[in-house]
Amino acid sequence: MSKTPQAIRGTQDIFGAEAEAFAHVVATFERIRKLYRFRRAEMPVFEKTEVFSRSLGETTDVVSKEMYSFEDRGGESLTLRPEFTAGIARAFLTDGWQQHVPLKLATHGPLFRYERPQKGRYRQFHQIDAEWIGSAEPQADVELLTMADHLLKELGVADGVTLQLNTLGDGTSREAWRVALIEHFGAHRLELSEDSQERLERNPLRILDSKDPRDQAFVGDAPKIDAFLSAEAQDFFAEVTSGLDAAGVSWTRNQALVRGLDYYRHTAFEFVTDRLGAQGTVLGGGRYDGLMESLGGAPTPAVGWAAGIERLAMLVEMKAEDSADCIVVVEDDAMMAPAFAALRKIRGAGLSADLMASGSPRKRFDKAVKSGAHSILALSSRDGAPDYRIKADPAGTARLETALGDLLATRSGTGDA
RNA sequence: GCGAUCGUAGCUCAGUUGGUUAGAGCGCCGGUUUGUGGUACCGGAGGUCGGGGGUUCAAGACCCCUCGAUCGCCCCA
Repeated sequence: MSKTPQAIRGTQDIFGAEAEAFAHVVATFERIRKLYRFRRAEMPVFEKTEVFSRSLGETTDVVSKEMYSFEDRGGESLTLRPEFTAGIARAFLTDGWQQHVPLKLATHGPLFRYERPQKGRYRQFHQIDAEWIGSAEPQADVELLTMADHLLKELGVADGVTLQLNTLGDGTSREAWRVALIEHFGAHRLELSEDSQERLERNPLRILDSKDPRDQAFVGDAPKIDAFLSAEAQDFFAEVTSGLDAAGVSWTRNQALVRGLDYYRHTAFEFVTDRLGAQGTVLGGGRYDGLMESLGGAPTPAVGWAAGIERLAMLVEMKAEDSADCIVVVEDDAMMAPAFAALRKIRGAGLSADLMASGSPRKRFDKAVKSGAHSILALSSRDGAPDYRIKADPAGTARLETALGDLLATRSGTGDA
């Protein structure tokens, strides 16, 4: 006997009530996405590595140390998708989806990131995703955020979740702000945390949401993006916020909210909860007007968001799996054939049904009762003649008898559920 | 990549300062009781104590390494 191989670190096998919660999140997303007229898309789970390295930015953590990359047999570097947006952008460019612009897309599936697993964070994880490509208007941002808000409310997880909103301005606003931040924090370089001294080089915006008290001393009087916004960028953000107010979506401004990936411009947002430990972000996204160009396409404005299915599933009220509408108990193995016939009829009538026909015949009925089945059909023999009994409430008994028709004629008793 | 805690039957766990054949509950299998039924009782299967090395007369307990889990940091959904 050889040893059983272990599952890969950071992967999960989802089962039972957890799997039901997972499926519930996906089903709810599918329903809402149709309400908002987003079209389904499916992309490959792996792409040429450059799809991600060019669009996310070489210096981002995702690209520099978290990608699952490998060479295929032809020696080409491929990568398991760490996010959806880059792959969607590639498909948009290579498949001629420009003709559908403005294009509203929805997808969901597995993503891969080589990270240390912890609560609500896995190496293979799953997201739902919505993108609106080819619309430069703030109405796209408003609609997308309204849909996200709607989804969270439908899932019943909106309590304790707040929408934090910020703008990063257009390209020139963002760059001017970035320079000012480097200047501001650079003046205190040695007083910053080691992490932030590093951030100063790689991603100075990130210092703003540092948790280190040494950094927070300088965050308060750091330059604000508002001071660098062009008139157009200010107008854009104002239209987004007034649109949200009109749609009844509540939000709070968070000037320290930035995005980790290079392609974001203008609107940035996160729906945040305090119920998931260190993994507070439940849904996040923003506008990425610069992305298509980085992949060699024509400038194409776009907005999108993604949400972790595992994180949402953890917030959803755990629902137990449904118990069977009916369990058919075979108390005498001679009754196996009629049991199969009865099951087919019961299921044909739209009732979920299970068969209980193994183990000690005397204990089968008890096991059916214990399972919480709504009704039980017991098949046995009495003095050599077939016999059946139903245990259910009157309505359940009637439903069962209708389903069975004249299949079973001889019965000796009923009982209340 | 860094830190902390943890890893004993299918599941939840107990196992005293290292000391005989490693336990319980639940679940599973079989039987008895009950007999129209979610009861009670009896019995059974199932563990290389995550893996490897070391200390010791003796290790599930102590030390080292390794794998994994959990919770943080970094980063992110």
